[in-house]
Amino acid sequence: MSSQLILKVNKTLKEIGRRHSVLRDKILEILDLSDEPLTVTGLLERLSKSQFNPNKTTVYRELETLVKHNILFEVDFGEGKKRYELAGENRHPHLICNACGSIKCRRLNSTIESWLTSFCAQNNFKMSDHTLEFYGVCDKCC
Amino acid sequence: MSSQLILKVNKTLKEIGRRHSVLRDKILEILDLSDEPLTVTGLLERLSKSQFNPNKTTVYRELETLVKHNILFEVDFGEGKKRYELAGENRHPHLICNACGSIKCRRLNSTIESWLTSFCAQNNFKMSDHTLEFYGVCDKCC
DNA sequence: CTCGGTGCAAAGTGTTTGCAACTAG
DNA sequence: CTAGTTGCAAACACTTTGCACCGAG
Repeated sequence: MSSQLILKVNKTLKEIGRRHSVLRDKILEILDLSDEPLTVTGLLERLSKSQFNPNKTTVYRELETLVKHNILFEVDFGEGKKRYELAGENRHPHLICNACGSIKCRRLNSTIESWLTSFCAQNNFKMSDHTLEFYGVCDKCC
Repeated sequence: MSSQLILKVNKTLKEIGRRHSVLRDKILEILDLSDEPLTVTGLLERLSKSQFNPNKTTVYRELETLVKHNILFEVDFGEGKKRYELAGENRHPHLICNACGSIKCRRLNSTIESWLTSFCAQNNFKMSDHTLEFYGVCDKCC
């Protein structure tokens, strides 16, 4: 995350009465540098490499706050644990490799996005969120 | 599930060396009658109403077997627990209501199905499975 | 000072494992 | 008999809660 984006997030948080926290900055920075959504364990490992050793509970609470204010997305690939990634404008699909475990983020094009919207409209369903995930074998794993 | 379908599943299981089990029949029957994927807890409650009181572990193991042999699909709506439903030919999306908690199963049309396939192909990704879930407010909840 | 941030221990919830007894085929 | 089925207790993994202390603003 550019420091610019960190500033923006901190401004948002300040408006809702949150104080500045170095740990939060670091969490956001790590998630920004990561090319895939991280689990709490993965996040703790990376924090540790940066000489941050926060309590697990603290991290859970920080993530909860960030998700609640739409700064992070919580994603779930059926692994029995949650993953977290920076929230862009919209949800995006992931390509999850069953061989090497890699997770690649992809963008939805407007065609499919409008299809998803109209699909819900046809069902009289007011969609507020959706998930679309692909499981298989990535290009590198042949 | 029609008794016909139960027979078909039992035939499949017999071929791979599984014995007949009344509990398994009942699990399949309950999942067939349910209009939404069930959690282990939900399944146990319904079994109990039918005078079946199996150990939780037994149910977990039975579900594991049925999923492994593609008789059931495991679905995950990010609730922190798995749900199970009878496997049709293909995966299908669900409409999950945040207000009343209802879950409705929907079919994918061939247009979107082929889009999903070509999307993966474009990314050199050999898709073997996918999930597509919608969260929002259902028609009954306005 | 006040209230949010943090740590620690314990509890909660869903799931899996180890082991022994049971039983369908 | 043999190997799949079942039960029970315990272990596991992930997450949440309660309580006390710290510290930014």
